[in-house]
Amino acid sequence: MSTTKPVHKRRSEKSRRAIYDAALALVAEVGYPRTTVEGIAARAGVGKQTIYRWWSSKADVLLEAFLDLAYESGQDPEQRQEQPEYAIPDTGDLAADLKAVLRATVDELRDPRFEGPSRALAAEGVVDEELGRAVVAKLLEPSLQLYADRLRAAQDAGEIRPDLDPRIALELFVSPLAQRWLQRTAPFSYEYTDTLVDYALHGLAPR
Amino acid sequence: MSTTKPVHKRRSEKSRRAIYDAALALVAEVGYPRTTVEGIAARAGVGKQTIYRWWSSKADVLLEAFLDLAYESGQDPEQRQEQPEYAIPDTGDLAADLKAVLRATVDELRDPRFEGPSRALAAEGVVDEELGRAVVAKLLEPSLQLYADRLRAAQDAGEIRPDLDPRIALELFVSPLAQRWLQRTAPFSYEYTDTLVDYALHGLAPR
DNA sequence: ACAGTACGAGACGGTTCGTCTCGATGGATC
DNA sequence: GATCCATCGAGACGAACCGTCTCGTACTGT
Repeated sequence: MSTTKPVHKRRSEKSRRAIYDAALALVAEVGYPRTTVEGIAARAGVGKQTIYRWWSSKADVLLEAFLDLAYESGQDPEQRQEQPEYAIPDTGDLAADLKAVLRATVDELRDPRFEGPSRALAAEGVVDEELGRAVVAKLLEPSLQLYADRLRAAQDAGEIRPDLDPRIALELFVSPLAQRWLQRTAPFSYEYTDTLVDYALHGLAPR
Repeated sequence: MSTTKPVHKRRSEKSRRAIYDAALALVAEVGYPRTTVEGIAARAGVGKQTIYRWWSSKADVLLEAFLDLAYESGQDPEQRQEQPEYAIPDTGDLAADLKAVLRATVDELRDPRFEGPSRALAAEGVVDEELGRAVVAKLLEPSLQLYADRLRAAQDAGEIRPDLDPRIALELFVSPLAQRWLQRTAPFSYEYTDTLVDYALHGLAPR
């Protein structure tokens, strides 16, 4: 956990939580574009200055609120990273393990509590480079590392080719799923993720 | 071309062009979030009502302006689709053809004239489903179909497995590139796109 | 020549922005 | 327990944009 709370001792924990709750609720109810700082403040029963004092933008508030939500839900990627029980399972069958995790990801991305904020943060990150790097580093990167770890183990077990770069290899199935979700290029389903794993593992060329 | 111009005969072509130019220039200069309808109107020397009369939103204006830019540049995906000379080349060497096209895509995504508007439209589409579907249908889809066509030809030539769905197979190399660009998860380069093609064609598993 | 519509310009009320200023509150220190 | 002082809730403030509306003008097709 290291040092996560030495900030300011006079800071009101109650207000912080109320702001997180209000931000997430508003994004879920009226969508990100119609969520305003004023609205968050009013709903949280807080002065606007209290928000501007601790966060730099609407997106910044939402990023922290979402990280908090993920942490509370025990779904925080960073938590997974630090607590080995959240690593991708290794049953010895790489294909089955990947399919299971990707199916779980499909479920998670469909969870209405996560969908709104996730889309908002991803969208803002596409245009705002600084926020984008923060979103990738804090939300995406830890999860990606779990895939890299699992692929590394698969290399040791001879399940995939030893000369591959795991950080690139994982993109063959993670990125298509991400794009279908972000851009809605096509529906994503269990069947789809299973197919992706098969295609990625065995390649497009005849063998 | 079919019916693309019967709209309203009294519509001012000069204003339409001025609005496109102003929108693209402002997005390039101050970024999408700080680009306003008022700003576009002022820069184009046009009344606000003229914009609201023909378009429903800032994003809508930018989408049409960008499509126009792409068309003018002879880079319009729809144009490629209709004019066979823009199809993905088929030299009989699938890997080489894909690598060449992906390298060209890297160049295109780095073109400063395209980067700002592309990011803005992609970002808006992530959050606004209606616009997202329009962006995918008008900008992305035509290009994707070219990949599908090339993969279909590769199947006929025995270069890739006949049981694959080309629409899914193409995602193995297109989506990773898209994600690196959209989310900046890692730098994208010629070396990277070449690697993607190799990984996708030959798969991750040993053979 | 005429009629009608889109045009440029900008006024309008409404919303949200980010800053600033109140007096109140409530931990930290002695 | 008294004192201190940063943070607190509240909201006033001017600025920026929103989307609508209303002018008088200019163009376009008949």
